[in-house]
Amino acid sequence: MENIIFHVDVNSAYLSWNAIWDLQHGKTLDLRTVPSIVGGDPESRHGIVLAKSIPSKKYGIKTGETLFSALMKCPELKIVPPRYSVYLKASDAMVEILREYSPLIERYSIDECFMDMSHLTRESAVEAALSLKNRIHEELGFTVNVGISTGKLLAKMASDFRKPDQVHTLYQEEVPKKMWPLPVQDMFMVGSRTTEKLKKMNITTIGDLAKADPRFLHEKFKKYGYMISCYARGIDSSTVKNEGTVDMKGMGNSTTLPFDFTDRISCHNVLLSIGETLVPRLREAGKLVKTVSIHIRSSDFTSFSMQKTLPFASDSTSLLMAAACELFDEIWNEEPVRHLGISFSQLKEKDIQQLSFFKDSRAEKMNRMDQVIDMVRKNFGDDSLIRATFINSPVKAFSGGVVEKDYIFMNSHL
DNA sequence: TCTGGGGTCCTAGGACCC
DNA sequence: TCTGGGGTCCTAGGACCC
Repeated sequence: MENIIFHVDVNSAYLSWNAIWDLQHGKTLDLRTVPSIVGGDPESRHGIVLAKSIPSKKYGIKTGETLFSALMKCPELKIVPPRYSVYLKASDAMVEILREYSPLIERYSIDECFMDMSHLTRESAVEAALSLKNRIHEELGFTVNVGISTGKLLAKMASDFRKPDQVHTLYQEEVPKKMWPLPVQDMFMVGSRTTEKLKKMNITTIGDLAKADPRFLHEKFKKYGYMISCYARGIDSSTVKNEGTVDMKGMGNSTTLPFDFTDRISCHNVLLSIGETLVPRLREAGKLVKTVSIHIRSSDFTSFSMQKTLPFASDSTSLLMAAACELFDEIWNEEPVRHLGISFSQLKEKDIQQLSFFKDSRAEKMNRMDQVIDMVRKNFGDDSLIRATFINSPVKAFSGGVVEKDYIFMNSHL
């Protein structure tokens, strides 16, 4: 029996979810029917297009471009801010429906899932896909594309065909006809850099890539070259991984500053504010960190990073933030700073830590303090307890991560 | 291309060990 | 002081994804 895999992809996810939320809260305009985008706040230099409606595609608006540029293309463009907590709820509601069709579901991102549907035949698979697509539309109000194949890669490529609200198949024997004529940049894992390099080798379609000598591609792109060669021929052996079986390799937060910072202390404060959202996330996940790294982007857009491996794994806010600030002092070249980030890697499980760590009474006290702070903030809100350094400071006490508190009210079925 | 934020994996070079 | 090879870990940067 062959495997049957679905890839479910929400059409213009952020935009559709914003549109539904608006409709449920008394607005009469459906954002999906007009040129509209979900975008950041240009005032704080977060102004790029995160998602676009189908009508806005006609103006050539692309995800990732600046709001300024998008407005040049379409002056009447409607711009709405992201509502991350709404997206999380919408995503959960969709997965609940998907679970009625299969116990084996992999959430690939907030708006994409793989489903193992191997209990079905090819014919009944299409029926099931139509059924779940229509149920999501009727019960939740947004549309999805469903891609069907015998593996994840081809299912994902299939869901990317004509949109919205479609079911497509892409079985191995359909690859030459349905996938090979597409431009090579439509291939999963072929981004802009690789597209440019491939163009110089006269490879412009996925078919060209499939027909190129895998040894040649390996020579040029190493392991990655061999991988995209396989992908172009429809070869991929990955399996659907159930939730909870994938462990987190690292976590990080970063933020673009509202203006370029030129002094050390303000940068340290930004790092602290990032830590105030990042380290509690780490503790929530029950992990300890071995390696701390920081990332700096200068006003001229060049970036630097530096990492350091601690002598022991930790989840203490003050200890990890001290490490981040030290790294900053070591790497910063006095250039104006546009963007700052911290990330943690080499995560360890908390329950297998060295018990001797707690024999250090200072460490134990700091650990207890972190726990109390987490608890107070959880019960009384993040702003109930902030670092003294942020009082009367232009730097926000918390940076990065998903800001949920503005959107705690969600009624109806989403 | 005046370009957000959260992730993953790969590579190449160096340190250090046997 | 120079010469090897293999293994592991660390580090900085770069590619890709959503």
